[in-house]
Amino acid sequence: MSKPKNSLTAEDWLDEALKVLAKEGVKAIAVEPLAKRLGVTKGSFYWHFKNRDMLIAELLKFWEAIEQDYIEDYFQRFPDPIERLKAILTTLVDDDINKYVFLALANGVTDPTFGEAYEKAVNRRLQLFEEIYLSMGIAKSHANRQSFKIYCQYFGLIKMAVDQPSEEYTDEMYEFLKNDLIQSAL
Amino acid sequence: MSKPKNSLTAEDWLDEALKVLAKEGVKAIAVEPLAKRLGVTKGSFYWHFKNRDMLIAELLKFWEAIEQDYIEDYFQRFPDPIERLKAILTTLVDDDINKYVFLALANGVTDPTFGEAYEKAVNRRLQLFEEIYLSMGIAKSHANRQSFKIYCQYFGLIKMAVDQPSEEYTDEMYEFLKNDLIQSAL
Amino acid sequence: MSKPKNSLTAEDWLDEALKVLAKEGVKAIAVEPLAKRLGVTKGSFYWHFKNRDMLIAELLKFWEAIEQDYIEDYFQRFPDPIERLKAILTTLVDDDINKYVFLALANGVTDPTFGEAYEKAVNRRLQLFEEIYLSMGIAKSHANRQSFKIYCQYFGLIKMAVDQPSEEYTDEMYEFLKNDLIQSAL
Amino acid sequence: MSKPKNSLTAEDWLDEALKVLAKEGVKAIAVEPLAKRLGVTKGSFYWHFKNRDMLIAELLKFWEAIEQDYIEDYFQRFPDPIERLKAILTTLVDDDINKYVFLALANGVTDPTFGEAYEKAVNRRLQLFEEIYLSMGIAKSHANRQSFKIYCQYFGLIKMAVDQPSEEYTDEMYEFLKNDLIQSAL
DNA sequence: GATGAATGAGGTTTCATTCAT
DNA sequence: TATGAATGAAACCTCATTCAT
Repeated sequence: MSKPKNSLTAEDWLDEALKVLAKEGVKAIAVEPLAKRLGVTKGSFYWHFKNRDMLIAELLKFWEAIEQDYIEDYFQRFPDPIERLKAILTTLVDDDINKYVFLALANGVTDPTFGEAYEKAVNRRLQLFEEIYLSMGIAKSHANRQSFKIYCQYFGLIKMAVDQPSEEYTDEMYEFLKNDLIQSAL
Repeated sequence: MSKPKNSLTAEDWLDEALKVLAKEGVKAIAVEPLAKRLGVTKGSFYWHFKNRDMLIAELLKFWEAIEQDYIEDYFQRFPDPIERLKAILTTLVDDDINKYVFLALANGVTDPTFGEAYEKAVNRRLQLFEEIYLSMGIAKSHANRQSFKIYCQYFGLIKMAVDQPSEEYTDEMYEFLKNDLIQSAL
Repeated sequence: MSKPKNSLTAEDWLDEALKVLAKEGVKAIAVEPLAKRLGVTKGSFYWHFKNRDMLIAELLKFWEAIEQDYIEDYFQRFPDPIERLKAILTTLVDDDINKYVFLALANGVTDPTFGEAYEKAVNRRLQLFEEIYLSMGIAKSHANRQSFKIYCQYFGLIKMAVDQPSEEYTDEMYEFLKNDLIQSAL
Repeated sequence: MSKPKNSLTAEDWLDEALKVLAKEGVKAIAVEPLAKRLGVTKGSFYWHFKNRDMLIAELLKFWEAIEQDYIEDYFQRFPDPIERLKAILTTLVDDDINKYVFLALANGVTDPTFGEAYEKAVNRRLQLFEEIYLSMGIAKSHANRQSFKIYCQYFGLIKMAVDQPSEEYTDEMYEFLKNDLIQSAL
């Protein structure tokens, strides 16, 4: 019933941090700049988080929860594996937050905290693809290779989409490739 | 012809910096750590380079020259486009220095100094592939797309090779995919 | 007569602060750690005390009252000065709270807030000893010196007892010295 | 031959730190205030020491070396144990640096880094006294107790000398007690 | 060519204190 | 009585850079 007018919550910080992670990468997640963006002093950060590492830990949990949520959602909404694969690939390729955060983790892989989250995110994607192939009745070893191959294509694609968005490689190109990706997944 | 034993040259710094870039990434190219590796004080760095940016600029020129060299070499040694493609892909995927430095640039893309060099390196690879397709008589627009697709696969592959070298995705897997990559390029 | 279960009183804070002072010394009396121990937020501290200095001031008054109480008690219970001296020395050397708090003040003497309380505590002890000598009929100037000397021995002893409790200087040793101290006081 | 005019050396920092330790105690040894005292910026501290802990470590080594030096000196200059004891006690009681630094360590005993140095300093003194008694032909167990007792007196005396220098306990008093201390040591 | 020393900016963390609710 | 949130000072540390020698 009471509306805290100016006060920030831990989630406000996480939201902002996620934006920063997506836009400026791992090393940009710093207490002082974040505070500046939120219009408060750096000291107040420590009300919400024990320290920078804890912010990052919670941020990664936060993002994992988001990913897990939409994965579960897709499993419920698309019982057919092919339809599900299409939907998932579309999200992975088109959803900016997803793309940017995943690539930020990939770029920051040297940092051990992020490295672990990155590894998990990679495996989430690989398993997602593999499960679909398996549910289509494809043999384990083949499914494994096939999903790895698709993963590589997907990763190269989003990396290009994010790093060189203008250029001659227009949306048209991405459209073509995304379709090709989906096609080759069948 | 006589080399003063203890004195360092700018190239000594560049050599070391390239190693660091490959092994530890963009942010590890810092004046102090580099100086420590070379056994001198950081102050001496500034005799050779105006500042860190200039070191990086020269480092990237240095690396571009290396890349250019082996590309020209391949054009001479492999007149047949298919053979050339095979050879080039093999180098791009198997040569560690090449892989690591390129990925370091890709990871450091947020840093503007690296961004430009990264873009160039990407385009070098895209053009390399496209030229081959064109020389095989394939239509421009198709060659364009095809090379882009191959590039994406290639990038995803080396990223995985470097980030998750152990795991269940063993050398065997990479071998398979590299072959597949070459195959699909034909 | 009814005590609201969850609410804290100023005395609850003082009790806790005294424990902290004895166990961890002057600098450990910090608002946040104290609040954590009491299971409340530090903000609530300021309902009870104007600021940290006021807490400390009241804490020292609190402790002085305790000291004063047992001194008066001893005067009543031991009319004979020698018996009284023995009893007092025993308390000063054996009672942990007394020893620890007094040493905490002695260690924190640089802090002006504590400095005054420390000085008072020192003088309380010196006077205590002197009074006894005087009541034994010893001349003022001699009593003065004698009490000072005993004070020094006493102080060195409790300091060692607290700082290096294990070592080869065992309880046995302290027992010997305490007896010696009492003996030499006669 | 070259005289660095304005530049400071690591020893300059140690000298200053020792003064601060003596005058203001353990917690006053802070990088920024030290820098201010020396008229330089805090950043320059890190040229000389890896970090605050290293400064402290070197400071304690520095002081131990000083103590060791004069102890050895006294052993050479005073072959007679009684004369040596007198000389040593005089230094321990009269030399301000010695007194102040030792007490600073004693006050800062809660800090583990200082705690260790304090323990060593205590043991140095105890052994010094004991050796003298032993060399006077006194039995081990008695020498042990006697030195412990003298140590306690000594400690109490310098603590008073430093904490309450004015008061009614004048230099005269200290003189008396120092003599008494020496006397009772015989 | 290089060293020793310093600067200054930027970031992390702790803590006493304030204040609206 | 207390909480949740913020402030600001003070300390720690890193690093690119400068400069006299």
